[in-house]
Amino acid sequence: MTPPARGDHEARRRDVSEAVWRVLAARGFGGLTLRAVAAELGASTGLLTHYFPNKRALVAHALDVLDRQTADRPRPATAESAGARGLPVLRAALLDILPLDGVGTACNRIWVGSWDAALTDTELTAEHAERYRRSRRRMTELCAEAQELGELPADRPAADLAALAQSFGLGLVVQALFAPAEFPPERQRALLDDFLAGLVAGERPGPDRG
Amino acid sequence: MTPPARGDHEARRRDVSEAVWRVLAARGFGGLTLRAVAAELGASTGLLTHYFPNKRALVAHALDVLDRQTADRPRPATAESAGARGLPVLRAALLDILPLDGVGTACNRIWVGSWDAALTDTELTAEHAERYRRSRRRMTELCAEAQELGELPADRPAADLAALAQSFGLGLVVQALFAPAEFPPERQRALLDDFLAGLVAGERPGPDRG
DNA sequence: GGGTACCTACCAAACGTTTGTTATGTATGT
DNA sequence: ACATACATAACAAACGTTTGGTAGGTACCC
Repeated sequence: MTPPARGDHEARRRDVSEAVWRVLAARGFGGLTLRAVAAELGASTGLLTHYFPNKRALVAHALDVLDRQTADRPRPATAESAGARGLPVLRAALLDILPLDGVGTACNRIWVGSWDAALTDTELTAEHAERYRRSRRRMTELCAEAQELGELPADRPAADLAALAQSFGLGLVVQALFAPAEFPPERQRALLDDFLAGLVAGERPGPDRG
Repeated sequence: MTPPARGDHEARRRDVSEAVWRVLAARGFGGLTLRAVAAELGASTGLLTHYFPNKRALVAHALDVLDRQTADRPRPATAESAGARGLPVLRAALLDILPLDGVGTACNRIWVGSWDAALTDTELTAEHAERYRRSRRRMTELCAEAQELGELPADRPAADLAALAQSFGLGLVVQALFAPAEFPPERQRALLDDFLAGLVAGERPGPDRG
């Protein structure tokens, strides 16, 4: 029982957050209790309150770390397209979102599960909105790049193309979580390519009056 | 305080469900308690237990009624396209999903909020999966119809087009809920039309290696 | 070097509240 | 009289949080 070397306060907080993720992935936000987290960690609830002032802070930190880690982790699809520009990078970014393996499924399950609380709690709403706004901004850059390269039609704002892409990605995540058998990884990839083909080909028709 | 005429047992259960919806829309599933529902109804928890054996049944019934009502209600966009076939009907079906007004926003907030519990609870998972499967099947019919009419390319299975459409719809709902200012009704409609333009134009390129 | 003081890191237990559920009582229509 | 339709009140369980205490490390003084 070596006490985890003095001074690694932040590391211990990450340990706690990982326990939170495990509980979250297994039982959802409705089943997230301090006792469950403590048990998952093999510790007491006193430990949790030692590192976090209250439950809200505990959850907020866990989500924050998960978000940051998801953004920073070596993403296979993105890595594969390293150095590339435009459309392939957009494709890679979307691929890295989808629940194509166990880890991706668990993460997405947590995020989808967080939406209930996030739509209720004002602070969480702001944090989530900011997260998706940031993601959309990044995709907007990629779309603009693809437009410059002539890979995407330039008759629509890049921001709209990004909103289309993120909508598609989020929605596919939800459907895949609920019906994994109908949305195996190959099909998710195929659907993504179908969607991108539409983006590429989709010239907007002129305005027509009913 | 006239007691609500004898014999309308089912009507009273719907009253209860409406109170559940109101609490759900305001406080989410995390804030759904029997006491909150009773207060919203101006009654006691005893009333709730008189009509429902337990909380699970209460929630399940509320979601069930909401689902059925959503499917049966006079949907403005669908009504407008009455008698039409193919693409316009698909467009109408998607329009009727989006949070374009207060009611649509409240309903969608409830559904999105239900996903946490639905991904945890086995029975709820099955019910939700079935709901989205049914919706996809309906959209598949519409896509097939549009294909026959030559409005959509026939080189992809209608089921895939339907999965694309539903993904886009669900994802746009989520984004609009979190950032209503960035996704006002006009933009949601515009994005939907952009998406549909892509579906129409998107011919699949031949398979390519490496 | 030994004593004292003080810190961090935790555990175990308890606190008061809120939860879903159950039991009991009461009015009312038939 | 009898079932229905509730209110009221109590229930045990579970919740987030607080408290009191211990073990061990560090720092300083003598």
